[in-house]
Amino acid sequence: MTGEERQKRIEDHLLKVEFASLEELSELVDTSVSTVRRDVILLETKGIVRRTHGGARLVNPKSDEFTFNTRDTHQLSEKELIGRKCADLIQPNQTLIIDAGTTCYHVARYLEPKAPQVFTNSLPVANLFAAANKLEVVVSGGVIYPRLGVLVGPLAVEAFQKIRADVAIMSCGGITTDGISNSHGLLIDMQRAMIHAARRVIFCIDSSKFGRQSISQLCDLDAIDMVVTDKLVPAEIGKALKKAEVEVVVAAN
Amino acid sequence: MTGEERQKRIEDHLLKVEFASLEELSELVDTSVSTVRRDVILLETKGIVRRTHGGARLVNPKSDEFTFNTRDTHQLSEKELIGRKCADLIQPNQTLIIDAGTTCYHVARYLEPKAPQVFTNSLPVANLFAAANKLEVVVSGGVIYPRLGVLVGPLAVEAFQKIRADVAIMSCGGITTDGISNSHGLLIDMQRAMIHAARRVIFCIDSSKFGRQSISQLCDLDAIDMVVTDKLVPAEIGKALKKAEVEVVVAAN
DNA sequence: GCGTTTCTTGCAATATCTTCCAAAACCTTC
DNA sequence: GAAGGTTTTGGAAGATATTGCAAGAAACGC
Repeated sequence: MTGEERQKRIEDHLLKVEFASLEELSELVDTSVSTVRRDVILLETKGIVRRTHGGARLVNPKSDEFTFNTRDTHQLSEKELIGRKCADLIQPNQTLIIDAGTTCYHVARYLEPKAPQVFTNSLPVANLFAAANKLEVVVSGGVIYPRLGVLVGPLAVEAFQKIRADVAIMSCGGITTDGISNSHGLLIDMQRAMIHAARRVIFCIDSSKFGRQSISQLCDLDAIDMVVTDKLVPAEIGKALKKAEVEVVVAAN
Repeated sequence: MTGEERQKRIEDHLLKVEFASLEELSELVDTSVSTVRRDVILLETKGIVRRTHGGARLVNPKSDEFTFNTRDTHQLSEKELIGRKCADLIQPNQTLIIDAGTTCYHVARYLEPKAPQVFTNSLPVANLFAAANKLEVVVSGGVIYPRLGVLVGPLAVEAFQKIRADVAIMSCGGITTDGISNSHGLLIDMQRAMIHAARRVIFCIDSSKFGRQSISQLCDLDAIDMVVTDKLVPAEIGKALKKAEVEVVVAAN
C-alpha cells in the first residue's frame, strides 16, 4: 500500500468517526504507529485533520461543525427537546432571527425542512445551513467572539437594526423575576437589536437557567412573547411571566 | 501491446480504483515496473494522473477554485505552497482582508502565528480562526452562497466599504492579459469593495488559472499590486503584469 | 509530585526513484 | 528482405524517500 493510499484511508475513516487514536489508525491501515503519526502530520499540514495527544481529529466534521465543548454535553437532551419543540412552533415561510448559543443551535437543526429565511449571528448556525442550499441564510457581520462562535460588535448590531423578522429565537444566561440576563456586555447590545427587529420574541431557556442571574441585564419580561423550556417553571417566575403576558411552553418527551 | 494501449488500460484501471501501486499496474499490463513508471510519467504530463511514491493516483478534475471543500485535494500542494509563501509576505500587525476560495484559505492557515487583525467574508476562514482567540477576526455580513461558503450581497459589500486594511489577499477564477475574472457575478461587487478597501492587493493564483477567462470581469491588472503563484507566469501575461507594475512572486519548494 | 503514555528525534533497513546503458523491437530506405 | 537508424524496453547502480525502532523529552492523568 502506498503512502497516499494509506492517508486516504485514514481520512475516510476519520470522516466516519471524527476522532481516532493513532493506535486505532495503525491497526486500520496495518502499519506502525510511527508511520501513522507521520501520515497524520502530513494530513495536518494539508489542513484536513488536527493532531491531538494520542490521535487525530477531523478539522471540518460534516455535521456538528462547532463544538461548544464546555457546554456541549451539558443538558444536551433537554436542549434537543427544546429545539424540536421550538421548531414546531414556527410556521412555514416565517422569517427568523436565530441567536447564538447551543439551545438555539438545536432549534436550527430542526428547522431545515421548513425552509424559512434565516438571519443569524452564530457561526455554528451559519455552518449548519451552509451546505444546504434550500433556504436563504443571512449572516450578520461582526467580530468573532471565540469561545461561542458568535459575531458581536457594531457591525452585528447595525446589521440587525436594518432588518425586520417575524420571529426571534433567543437564548440567555439566566432568567429571574427581574427579567433576562446574559454573560457578556457585548452580547447585550446585539440581543437588544435582535429583539427590536422581531415582531415576536421566543426565548429558549433550559431549566438550569431559572433563577440564575448573569452579569449583564438584557431586558424585562415584558419584552418577550414566549419561553420554551424543558421543565415546569418555578412558581415565582411563572407568576411574573404570567403577569408579563409571556406564553410558556414546556417541551416534554 | 503498444504503449498507448497500455496507458489507456492504466488510465481505465485508475478510473475504477483511484490509486494503484506501480507493481499492481505492471502486473495488470504485464510489463516491467520501469515501463509502467514511464507510462505514468507520461500520463502525468498529460494531467491525467498524479504520481506518488510507489504508485499513481487519478487527478480529480471536478473542482474549481470556489467550490469550497477543505478536503479537496485538487492542486492541493500548489495551493499550500502559495499559501505559505503568501503568508510569509505579510508583516506582523498588518490588518488583512481575506477573500473566500481555497487558495486564500490556505494562506489563512499559515497566518495564525502572526496574529494580525483579519477581515473576511469566508465562512471556512472564519471557522478556522474561531477556535483560536489570539487574533481578532471580523466577519462581513451577507447571504451565504451555499456551495462556496462565501458571504455575498449588499450587507457584505457595505461592510467592506466601511473599512480600510493594509493588505487584501484575494483569489480569482482566471487571469489573462485583459485582467482578472471570476466565476460568479455575486462575487464581483464584493471583491471590488475589498480591493478598494485595501492599500495593497495580493492575488493568489495557482498556475491552472493562467490564460483562463471566467465569466465575469473583475478588474484590470493595474488594480493589483502583487501576484503569488506556483509556476513561472506565461510570457505574455508576464509582460502585461510587468507593464501594470505588478510584482510577481513564485512560490517554490 | 510521579508514573504512564505519547511525542520527537535520530538512525539503520528497506523500498522506490532517477539516470544511464545495452538489448530488443520497430521503422525507414534501398 | 537487409542495412541502418530510431524508439522502446528491461535492468543495474547510485540517489532519494519511506519505514520501523529506540532513547530521551514532553504531556497527561491521578
